[in-house]
Amino acid sequence: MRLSKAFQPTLKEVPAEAQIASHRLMLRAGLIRQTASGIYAWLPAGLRVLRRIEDIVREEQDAIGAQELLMPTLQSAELWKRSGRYDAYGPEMLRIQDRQGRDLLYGPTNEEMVTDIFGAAIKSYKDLPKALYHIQWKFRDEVRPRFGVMRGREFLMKDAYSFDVSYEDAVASYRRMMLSYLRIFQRLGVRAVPMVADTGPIGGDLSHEFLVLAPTGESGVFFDAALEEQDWLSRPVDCDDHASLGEFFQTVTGHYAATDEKHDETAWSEVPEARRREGRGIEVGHIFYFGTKYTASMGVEVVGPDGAKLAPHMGSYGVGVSRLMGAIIEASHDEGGIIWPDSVAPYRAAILNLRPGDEACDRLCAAIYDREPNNLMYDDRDERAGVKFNDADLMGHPWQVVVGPRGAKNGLVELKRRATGERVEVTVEEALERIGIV
RNA sequence: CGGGGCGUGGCGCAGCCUGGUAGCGCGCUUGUUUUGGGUACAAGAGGCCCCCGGUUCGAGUCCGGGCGCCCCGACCA
Repeated sequence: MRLSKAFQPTLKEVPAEAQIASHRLMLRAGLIRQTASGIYAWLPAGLRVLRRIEDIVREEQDAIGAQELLMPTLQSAELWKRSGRYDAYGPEMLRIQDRQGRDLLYGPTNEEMVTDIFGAAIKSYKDLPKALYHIQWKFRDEVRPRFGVMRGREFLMKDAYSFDVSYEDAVASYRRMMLSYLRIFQRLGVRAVPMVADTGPIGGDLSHEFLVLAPTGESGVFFDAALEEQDWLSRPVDCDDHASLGEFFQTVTGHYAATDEKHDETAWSEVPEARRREGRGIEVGHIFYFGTKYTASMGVEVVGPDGAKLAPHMGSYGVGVSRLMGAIIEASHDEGGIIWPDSVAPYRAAILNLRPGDEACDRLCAAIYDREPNNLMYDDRDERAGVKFNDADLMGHPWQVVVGPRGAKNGLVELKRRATGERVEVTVEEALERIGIV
């Protein structure tokens, strides 16, 4: 993309309404604009990041056998009356009526709908297990939206639902999902630590929330350093083998981790002092096992091996996709702006032409840009060098290729790594190679 | 939902107390200048001062009502 043609409105001054770094930077870098309290429009660069996060989530969900579908944002109230949640959900649910006076709601989550869809199609234990997920906009009429996309009223969530014949199988599904989540967050370039969470009225001990470590997090967190040292991407786990999943689960739950709400001083004191980590975290994922709560209440059954009907055991698993963008920025920025991890950056690199019109500069820039125009942001604007440096830092491209007349006449460009500030003078070919364009 | 605050060119703000021609910085346009970290000068464009009503000769300013937004707390991907 040529910046001179892009819709990338950056702000020099800090918008008054934004309090935390990620919100300020998302507005300043031209990723989002607010349209109403807690509701945001995603501008082109912001949308690109959203898509990249989604892609990683998809790959990792598909990898454990979950299948993507897409359920609507509007749901019939009838569905929720069947589970009993229509009355229970409260004022956070946005309720509307259509022209016939039928009650509808703008979905805050999809347990009822997915259970209904599942139940209408699956009738035998032989078809289990199944895991379905979708990435869809959710609406919750929050009492107090704040911090930009971190607590919006409309937000993008990946929600998955698992169906199993037995408790044991459901536990295996839960563990697969936990592994998938740990891999997702690691690939997104953030440290997310799983912590035991309240299961609410459902009971049981199978609920974990995943918190990204960031100083502006809403919850205090305490955990064993062993949890952030794990490399989940290289850890071999056989997702079809209950024993392998159990072993994996043991390494997660065998280490202390809790939010301030669940913090236990006694257990904490048993963690070796050198491994104790305290900080703040942003909740970006939450997984639950809740048994037959919805299948039973909604009358969804399959025929078991003995011919008797049984209600499948379910779990639900959420990732806050739009919130993650805020969380990633909270965890990765500096005075100058955003520092995108390579995996989610809207563009792989920015090319800064310090002297558009200079033959050598234009030629070298084109030599790079033409290789992958869709994934590079070419700053060809007629602006001062300082403006381009500042905007590139603000937008957080992982690499900056600085092309100025000084080096260009010798065929050299300057490659800057945003995260470290490290700069090296290299040839075009070398720059391409380092950026990862072959 | 309780408490606090704000609404004035695109953005950040002053003006309101004490009513009398709507201002500043940034941004934008044109020209000159500068050319490796938000250059400088000049000339311009751009405003139902959130909305409705009231008081007044006269309201951005005072009064009443509404709407919107932000912050702090109790709740949540």
